[in-house]
Amino acid sequence: MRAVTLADVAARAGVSGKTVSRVVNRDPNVSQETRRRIEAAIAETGFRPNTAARSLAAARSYLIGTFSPNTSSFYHAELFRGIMRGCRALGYHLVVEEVDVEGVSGIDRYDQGLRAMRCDGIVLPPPLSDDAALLKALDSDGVRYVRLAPATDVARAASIFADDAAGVTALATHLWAQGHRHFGIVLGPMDHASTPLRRDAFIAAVISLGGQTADVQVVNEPWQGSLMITGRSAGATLLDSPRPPTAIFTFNDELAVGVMTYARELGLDVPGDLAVAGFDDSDAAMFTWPPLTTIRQPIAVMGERAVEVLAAPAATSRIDCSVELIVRGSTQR
Amino acid sequence: MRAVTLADVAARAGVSGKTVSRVVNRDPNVSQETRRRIEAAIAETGFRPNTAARSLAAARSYLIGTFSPNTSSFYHAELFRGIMRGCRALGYHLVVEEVDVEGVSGIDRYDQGLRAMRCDGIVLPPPLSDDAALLKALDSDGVRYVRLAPATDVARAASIFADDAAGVTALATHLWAQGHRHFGIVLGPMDHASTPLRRDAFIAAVISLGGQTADVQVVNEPWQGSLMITGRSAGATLLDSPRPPTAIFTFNDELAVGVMTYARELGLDVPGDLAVAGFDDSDAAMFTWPPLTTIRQPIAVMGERAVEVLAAPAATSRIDCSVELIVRGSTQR
DNA sequence: TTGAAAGCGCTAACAA
DNA sequence: TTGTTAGCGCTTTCAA
Repeated sequence: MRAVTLADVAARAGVSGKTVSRVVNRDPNVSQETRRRIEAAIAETGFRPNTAARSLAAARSYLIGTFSPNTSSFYHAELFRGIMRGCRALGYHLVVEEVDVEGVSGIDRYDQGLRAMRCDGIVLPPPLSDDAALLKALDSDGVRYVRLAPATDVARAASIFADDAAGVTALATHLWAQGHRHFGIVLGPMDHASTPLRRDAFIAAVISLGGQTADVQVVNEPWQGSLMITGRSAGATLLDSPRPPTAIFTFNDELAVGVMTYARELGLDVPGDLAVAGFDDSDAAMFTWPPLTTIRQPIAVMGERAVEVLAAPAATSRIDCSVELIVRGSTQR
Repeated sequence: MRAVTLADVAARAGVSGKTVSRVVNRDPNVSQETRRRIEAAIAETGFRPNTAARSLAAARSYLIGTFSPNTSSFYHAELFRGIMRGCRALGYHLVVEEVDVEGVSGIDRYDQGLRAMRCDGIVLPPPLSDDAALLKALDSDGVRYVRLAPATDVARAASIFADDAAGVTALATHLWAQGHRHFGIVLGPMDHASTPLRRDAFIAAVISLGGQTADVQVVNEPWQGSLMITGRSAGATLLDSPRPPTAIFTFNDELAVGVMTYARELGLDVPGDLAVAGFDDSDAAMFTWPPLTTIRQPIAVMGERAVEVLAAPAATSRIDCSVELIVRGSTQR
């Protein structure tokens, strides 16, 4: 059986194809009566517009593209959910391309994958939001894109930020109030803009509280295959050092879980001997023991906003979202 | 600047458009020399075939569709990765639609979302692989699909299975050998085919080892918002019961993490007082304390196979994958 | 408010 | 091995 086309509907409703097209595309210039007849014909025939034909004629794909890392992370999963919601709300479909976390090949994956789909917009999660080669390719293709938490050349295109510094400052203040004077920081990927940003905000806060740069030990642990494993290894680096910190702040919750695992292996009591805090408020944070102090950012909402920015005809340049310190047992003694 | 079209390439290479099309589509019936000239012209012009035009003319979308649950789960995340890999390897692009775990609305989301994209194939993860309304819609649209771990009407279309029963039997045997005689099972979603399958396999194994049905307490905990929270609650149901089990087997690792959390709250020693085992071998399994005994299934590989099945011209009816029992500290005393 | 005509850029089917 | 001719099903543009 042949698929129902727009022409079939037109014939049935006794109007031109163009008028049917107007109804389908919500063009206001159609009379009540005509619209009613056409809608009836659409319902009776079960007509579904052919997306490929629409794309070809209108030169738009109705597609939003994004990249997904090849490794589990609450942040990316949650962001992805927000993007899906945004697409659904705005009538787009979402195409995804996998990228490797190490040796990220954003540009290759775009070139050989997403590019062919001619997406109407692309959402760039970190660290891809700072991938110069990729940005250049997108610009040269004239593709619209939104960047999440970029660090470089921030005015280049629309971006979405969380106020990391505010959250980190609140955390440092809380830890200081708990009596901690010697801190450890477990960094995230260095190509992720939030990594130096959170580090610097933490150190600045410690200094403004009366401490010194030397009171903060920073660890940049190489990737070990999973966030928790990497975190465990970073915990070892800090806790086996000559002068171990009494409070450790990690780039995300998964790393914190790893740190807590190592602390347990050493027989340390959290929070008695060691305070641990993460970032993101993933559901894992509620299931460490004790529950993890963390900084919550509205990740899914940021994903939705990203799609809204792409859908909006006028270019929005920058959206800022606020974060919140969630204090739990892992830092409260 | 106008985009480069196939006709431009044809003009430049001094051949017909159809011949360029042949080169692009890897048709073998093109002479070495002609192919070389055309490839050169493609490279020089930077020609990119227009996917919408190809789709329209060839009546295929080059798209694989799938559904993603609105909740974190290692299984789904890993499966998704496998599907992405499969798509990339076979020249497809992946379109995703979000579905709610509770009040699953697979058919609505298909009808209002994916359907319009006319995917060349659809991968149905559980529990959607048993969604009768969705299957019917797909059949009536004539869309090819693969089902993962379906339970009902298994011969209806291509399916991919893991040998759950073998893994569960190995686990029951291991627990029995450790001296356990009284077991708890935390079920997964009841619309997920593997749920009754694993339960029944476990009970059958216990009976064949010399136990009885009454030795296995089964808990079907309602969804509490996250797998770990649900698991904690299920753990409470089992461990606060009049005759608590000494070994608990959960539908997946996240639920096991929840059970272990509750056991810790009770002051129980794992594995001394209580053995806990999960399913999937997620990376969380390595980061519970003690590390979690679990059953590994090749999830990502199953996702890749799913795409291969869709891409294959001849219909494959059934693929079986084997599972493996991974014994760790949570069940070894 | 509605319609007619001309493509959008590619591929299928056929012919040479 | 290569070329020609029709479309694929929709939207755009322009006219009525």
